[in-house]
Amino acid sequence: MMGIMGRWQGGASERLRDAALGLFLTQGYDGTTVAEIAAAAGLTERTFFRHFADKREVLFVDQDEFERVFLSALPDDTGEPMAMIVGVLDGAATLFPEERRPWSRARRSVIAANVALQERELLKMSSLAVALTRALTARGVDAASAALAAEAGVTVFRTSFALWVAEGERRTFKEIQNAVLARLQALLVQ
Amino acid sequence: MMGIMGRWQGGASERLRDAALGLFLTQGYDGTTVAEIAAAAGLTERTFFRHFADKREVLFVDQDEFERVFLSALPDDTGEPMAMIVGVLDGAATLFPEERRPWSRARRSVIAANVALQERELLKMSSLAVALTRALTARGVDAASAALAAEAGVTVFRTSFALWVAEGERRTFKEIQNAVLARLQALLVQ
DNA sequence: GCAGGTGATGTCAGTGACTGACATGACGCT
DNA sequence: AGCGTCATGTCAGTCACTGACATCACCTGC
Repeated sequence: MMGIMGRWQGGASERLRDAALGLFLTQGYDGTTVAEIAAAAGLTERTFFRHFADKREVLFVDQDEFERVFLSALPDDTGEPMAMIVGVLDGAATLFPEERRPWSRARRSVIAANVALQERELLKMSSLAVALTRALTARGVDAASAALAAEAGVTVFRTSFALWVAEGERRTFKEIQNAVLARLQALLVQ
Repeated sequence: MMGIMGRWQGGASERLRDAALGLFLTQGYDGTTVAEIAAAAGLTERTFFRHFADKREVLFVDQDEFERVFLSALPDDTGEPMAMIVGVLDGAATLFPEERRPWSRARRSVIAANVALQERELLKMSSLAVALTRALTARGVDAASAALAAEAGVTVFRTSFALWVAEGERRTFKEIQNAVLARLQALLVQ
């Protein structure tokens, strides 16, 4: 078999990720030590840190996947910056089907309860904006417009996501995102 | 004398803040321990943590002051959300006179060299957006519009600040900010 | 002045995140 | 069977951060 697996069972990263989320949900983030997570996954603390740069990162591995999908949704043809961002947002909407909503809500509850985790989430959003900015400038958009368009796009995405995971919300991610974008445009025109 | 002073010399917070910035500039953030900072200020590590919640916070005490000024610049009369945000931005511009630019650049260089510090800066910006959102909703703006207007305002501010501290930049903060706001509006209208 | 209160600081012991160095054991290849 | 590779285990160490308690300057009431 492939050498990517763990010493005995394989899938060490996934086991650590699942164990961490479970413990965070029951004991809270601060009430859980890395040693506990590792033990729950049948591994040692040192191995945890070989898979994740730090304790927080175990909740954000998917986020890096998002960034790739976001960028791949960026159309190759150069057009108006904001039109390209809208294309990216449409692509991003496919990342959040209805089935994912419960899991996103659980994750959200853990992050909402801890400032350090919110900090990390902001960093991921920021790095997404930076990547988008780079991609836009690579397509000929001037630096200032690229940065603003990227920031606006991330703002729309983040706001939409917050609404999507809110209790009682029933609209699809795409519907929410379209409404949020329209509202932002209306606000700025006035 | 007032009991706010340190055991012997007084001004413990300021001494710690200055010692920290100096050491960070010469040795880098990671290369400086809290014990070193405290010793340079003639204090102990424990006292450092009585003045600052954590090592990073020593670079962000002013940021909390910003938040107060931002909010105080918010006009009392209710109007269009974005018009109120523009009022806040005009008030914020007074916080960055020309004399402050060199100091801001030094600080910026420390933060730019360390991801953990960028994370904290993002958190401060986010908490500013949250505070603005609350202030807008308290003035009758609906939640979604308030959040978007606040986010847009913070984006304009942050982008403007980045340009203002860039090497070679000569325009005033206010000039830059007006240009950035106009460009964001133009981008979204298209 | 003198005793007591207050607030900032010092001291000390401890926890937990994170790291470097080295050992070990499973697996694939030859 | 022998060998190299790679994930993991082990161990020692640093450093951020915290709780508990002692100390010392200063202020207040008497």
